[in-house]
Amino acid sequence: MNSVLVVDDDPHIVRALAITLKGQGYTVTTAMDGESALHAAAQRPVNVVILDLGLPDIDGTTVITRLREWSAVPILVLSARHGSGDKVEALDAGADDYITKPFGLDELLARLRAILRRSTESSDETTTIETSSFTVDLAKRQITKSGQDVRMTPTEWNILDILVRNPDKLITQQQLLTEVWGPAYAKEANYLRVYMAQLRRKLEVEPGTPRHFITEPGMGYRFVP
Amino acid sequence: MNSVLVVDDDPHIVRALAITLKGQGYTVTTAMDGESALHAAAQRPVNVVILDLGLPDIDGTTVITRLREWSAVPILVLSARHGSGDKVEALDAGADDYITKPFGLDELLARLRAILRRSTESSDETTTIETSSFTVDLAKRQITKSGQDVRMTPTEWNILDILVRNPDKLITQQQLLTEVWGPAYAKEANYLRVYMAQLRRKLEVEPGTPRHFITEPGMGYRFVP
DNA sequence: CCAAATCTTGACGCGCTCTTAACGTTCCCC
DNA sequence: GGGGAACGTTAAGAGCGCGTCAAGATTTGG
Repeated sequence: MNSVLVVDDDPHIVRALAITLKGQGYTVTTAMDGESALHAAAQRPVNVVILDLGLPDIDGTTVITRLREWSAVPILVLSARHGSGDKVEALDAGADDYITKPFGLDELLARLRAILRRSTESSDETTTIETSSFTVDLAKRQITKSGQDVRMTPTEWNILDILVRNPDKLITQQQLLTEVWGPAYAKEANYLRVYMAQLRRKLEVEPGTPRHFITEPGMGYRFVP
Repeated sequence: MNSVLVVDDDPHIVRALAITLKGQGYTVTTAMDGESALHAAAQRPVNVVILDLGLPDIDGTTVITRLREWSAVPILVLSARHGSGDKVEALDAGADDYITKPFGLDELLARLRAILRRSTESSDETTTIETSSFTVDLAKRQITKSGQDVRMTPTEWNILDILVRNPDKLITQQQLLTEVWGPAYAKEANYLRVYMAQLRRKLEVEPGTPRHFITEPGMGYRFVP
């Protein structure tokens, strides 16, 4: 199920979009201004953001820029302005598409499908990752270790999810912290140490000498199947 | 360098687009109808296709569908028709964006940049550098030497990163020092000597007579693959 | 409203990395 | 051939980052 964050200061538009999108099977969260939009995006990751440029608090382009500092989520911009300058500015700031009001709902939905199609095809569809000591089913959110199911807390799962989706790749501490706790926690490396210890205790055969969750001192962590 | 395939039956538009795109640094190939467009796309892979819907031989949506049977290349559609039905049809067939004529050139270029940004960030952009004795994977932050992984400290990695991203190019000591340690350390050439020795000990076959990390006396260092 | 689970926060010891200095070597210029 | 500058090498102390544990705060679930 795809999740959408709708950002607009006009309650009517928000409501209309939310109803339409839910009717299409999307999960919808909403925000009325830039600050709460950024907060919402950090709080719960979404598959796509629909963003109105004319927000009461922050300039729309600034919202895009600040979102792009830590997230690669696709952004579809709505705007009442037809000027090409605004379009260029928003697109170059990191937006993926731009529709001018008034727009047709069917066009919006089609562009949404186009964006989501591309963003989901690039992410791997392999849902199960196996190692010598445990198995992770990303779709079912299920972990098995020597026949036994292993329970994970939400935070534990978030970390595991990121690491396992990027096998052999070094994930920096900043990446993990911003993706799991939000950009404000980018320096709280303590949290990582605590939770990496938890993950190892639950998944590694020998938590003291980890074989799958490798620490790269000073840099971050790496998952090796 | 990014390559673009421009497909339109109007010679003026093709010519104008080709000139503009080449001016922006793109490599441009052109086609005047659907069949030759499909042929050209198969002949030489491109990074993005700009496709006019009103072609003389095949319907534009059909071109998209047939292209999508084997290629995931991003498609930007141009069309004179403003009807939302056409847009939905083209986007659902597999197009990534849709602009109606007449369009602003700066908007077209901005949308092109947006499409390319997304497509290049998902596909790994030649992130591996190979030499006769070791391999560096910049995305994974992984170094392999004769089958064995080589660990690097943060400082070591920073230096290696800069050198490897600029093959054959001379990097001055000041550049390295300011980028790794900060501008205040621009005169601490000692640090460089210590860390270059570390890099060579870890990566060179014969650290005494380096073949990849060359010292340019009085100037700086050079990485030669 | 209570209990359990989960998250946050702080403290401590250990190992590794960075820094720094001293010494040996090479190369170039006089 | 001699002197000096730049570079390479090595080693040791200081400091930081990591793993670990535990207790308080917060949220969740019944």
